[in-house]
Amino acid sequence: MTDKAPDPTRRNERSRQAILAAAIELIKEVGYARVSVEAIAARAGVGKQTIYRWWPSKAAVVFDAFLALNPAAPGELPDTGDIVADLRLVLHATVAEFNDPDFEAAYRALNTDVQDDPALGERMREQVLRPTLATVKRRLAAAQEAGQVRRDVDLDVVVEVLYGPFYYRWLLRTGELTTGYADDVLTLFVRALSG
Amino acid sequence: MTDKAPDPTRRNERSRQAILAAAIELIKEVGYARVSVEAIAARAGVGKQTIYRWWPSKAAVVFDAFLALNPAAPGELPDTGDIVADLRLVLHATVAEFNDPDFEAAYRALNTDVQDDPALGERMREQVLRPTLATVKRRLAAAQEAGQVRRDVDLDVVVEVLYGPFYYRWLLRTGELTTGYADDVLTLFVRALSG
Amino acid sequence: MTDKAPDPTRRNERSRQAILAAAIELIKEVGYARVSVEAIAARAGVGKQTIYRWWPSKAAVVFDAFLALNPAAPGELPDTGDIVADLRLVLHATVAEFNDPDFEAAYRALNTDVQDDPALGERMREQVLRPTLATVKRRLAAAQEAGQVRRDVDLDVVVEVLYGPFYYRWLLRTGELTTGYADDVLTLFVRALSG
Amino acid sequence: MTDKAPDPTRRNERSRQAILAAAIELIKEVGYARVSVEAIAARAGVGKQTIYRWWPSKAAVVFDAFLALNPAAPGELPDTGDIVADLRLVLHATVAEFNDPDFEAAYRALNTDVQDDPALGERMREQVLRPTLATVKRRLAAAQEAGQVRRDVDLDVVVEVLYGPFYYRWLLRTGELTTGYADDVLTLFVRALSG
DNA sequence: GCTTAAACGAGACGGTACGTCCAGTCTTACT
DNA sequence: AGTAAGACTGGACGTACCGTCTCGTTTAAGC
Repeated sequence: MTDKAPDPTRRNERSRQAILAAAIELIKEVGYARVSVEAIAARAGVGKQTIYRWWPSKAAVVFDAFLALNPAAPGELPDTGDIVADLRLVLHATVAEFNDPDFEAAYRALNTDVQDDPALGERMREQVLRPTLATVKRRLAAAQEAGQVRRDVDLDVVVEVLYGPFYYRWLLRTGELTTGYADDVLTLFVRALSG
Repeated sequence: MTDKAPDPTRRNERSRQAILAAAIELIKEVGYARVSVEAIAARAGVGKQTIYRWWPSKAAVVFDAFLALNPAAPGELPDTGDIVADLRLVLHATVAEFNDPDFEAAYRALNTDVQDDPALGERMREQVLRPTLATVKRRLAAAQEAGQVRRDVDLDVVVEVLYGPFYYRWLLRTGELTTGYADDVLTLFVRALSG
Repeated sequence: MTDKAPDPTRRNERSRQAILAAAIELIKEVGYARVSVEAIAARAGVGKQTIYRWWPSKAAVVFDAFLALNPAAPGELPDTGDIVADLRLVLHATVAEFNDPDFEAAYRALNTDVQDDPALGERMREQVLRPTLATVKRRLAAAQEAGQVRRDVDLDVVVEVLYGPFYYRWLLRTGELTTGYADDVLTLFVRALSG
Repeated sequence: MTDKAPDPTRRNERSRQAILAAAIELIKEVGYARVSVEAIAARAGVGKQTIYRWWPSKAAVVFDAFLALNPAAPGELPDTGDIVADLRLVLHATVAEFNDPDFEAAYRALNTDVQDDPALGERMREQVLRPTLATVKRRLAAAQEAGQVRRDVDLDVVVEVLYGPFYYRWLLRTGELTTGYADDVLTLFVRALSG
């Protein structure tokens, strides 16, 4: 008694794109809480069943919509030899990303859903957070080798200490997420890791 | 055509308590996303209108339920003269709080709602985040006076840098929120502020 | 564990009327097969739940709509002493009724539903067919007493033999249901019962 | 722009049989109202398109399924010279037929559809009702010639008067369709036509 | 016997309606 | 006047089928 999974080779790519685009649009227009599967289907010109056939929930659609915006796996950070300059570069890029309307709409929605959907949370950590933090961690390890970063620190904690303030400000909206804020955080961060 | 505001002096305190308690219970039992106003009313033995009369939304009920669990405004941090020891005390208390099931249920629910309700977000920042961070900030200012903390830092950013990693780990569930984690974060934090 | 039956004293009579009227209208406009509960609710300006609260199915709504058109229980046939004249009167009335657009729409719908809903069939026989045939049967019994109708016949069969041809022609649409047809049937019928 | 009619010579007879058989089976199992084209296709091991290629609707499938059960056109009634005996024979055969589960399932379904499908109604009257009644009518005409049946009657009405009570009882389920009932009806019928 | 066009099984598609749940409002009877 | 109860309109849920539309894969006619 199998689960009657649909055949992915027969999937209509045009519909898939339309659904992901419609999801992002609607989140931006009316706010995630007021987006319904019905509205996404209508906007995408698609039957509801086509959504339910391929995604288990609205949250899963949003996750894929988010991934579609971030196609590039982060790969590797640049290594100019200057750890501060290199980190500043990523952080500024992160700030820009978080201020992009499409990214913001999708990622806020994702962060909401994650609160009530453990499976989605796991996917987000595996596919979004971990890869990003891992590249930063690798760059920091290289800096450690180069003697620019002290060795008595747990780099897993260190990367959370670096990104935590960004997510804090962005999720709790305690202020604007600016490059100035990034620089302030980075200054403190670097000092904590030096000598 | 007045707004027909209800008269708070005639409010039934027993009902109010039952509603807040029912809200917390249900969030713990079925998860916030599956809690309905109808279920809260039924569990509390209360008419739905009694909820809508006193709260504008389910989110507002949860906010009050959360406040009812945290009645004490934080007041002032102890000042033993040792800034590290004093901060360790608050952070350990914070960790304990975030691991309390009632607190956790209500606060996670609140953090979810905040994503789609700007007014609630403002209330949360004003009544929950700001008071807490303000006491830490005052203690840090005292430490600055005492020469234990460098003067070239923006204390508003500093407190976000301290709390950010906690919220990051708790909201994104990247790991357990332990006193060990608190100590690790604190060690880095203190070093960033020294000298 | 009771069935959570709604309280009929709190029922909104205006909604009930609107639903029954909308049902009849829609059947006439688009044909019974194309009438949906959703359309009835929309036409009546009513939530779907209000229909499902009070009726178990579309068929039950149609049954009530039909009853609302035929409020008068048939009571008693006239007895002028002339059984043929008296029967002609009822049959002509029946022909007129079956040719009334509202009656026809509702009664055809009812006769369709009855084919797949045994409970509804029972209600229809009890509340519609039986009362009508019973009055005719009583009039025939009186005629038997008066010696106008032979005694060696089963009057239950006799009334079916009288009405059968009408339903046959009407349900199977083998021809117009006219007073002429009624008179032809009656002539044969009377001869079968005489002497 | 031709109509792209399929080529009947290439039709798969095995599929056709499987579809008609599946239709009858499903009607018997779950009731006509709950039979879907999808279910027929699945049961018959056939693609949905194969049904839609050859039949315009579920009703048309059922009609063909019904015809497949009644392959023999009625031909001619026996003429033993005794009109009553000859009619009794046909009526008893009719009663037996209406009590056959396959026939009943298919014919009830057909009678339901006929209520909302004028074209199907026409086909049913032409191919089912008319041929049957025509043979009875011819036998009655012969009896008229032989002086066994009075001449001042419209034989078209007469045959409806004979069959009406059967359909009435069967469609409205006012009682069992038995040979006893047939005999009662026949007794009345014959008397109406004599002398 | 090989080619090729059709019918075929399978099933995804855009839709409509189902019957249920809940939101937020309104009404009634009780305290 | 506030309350418990619960009916109301409305809208979204997730499911079942509709009838249409591809997809390969038989299969049978005509070369």
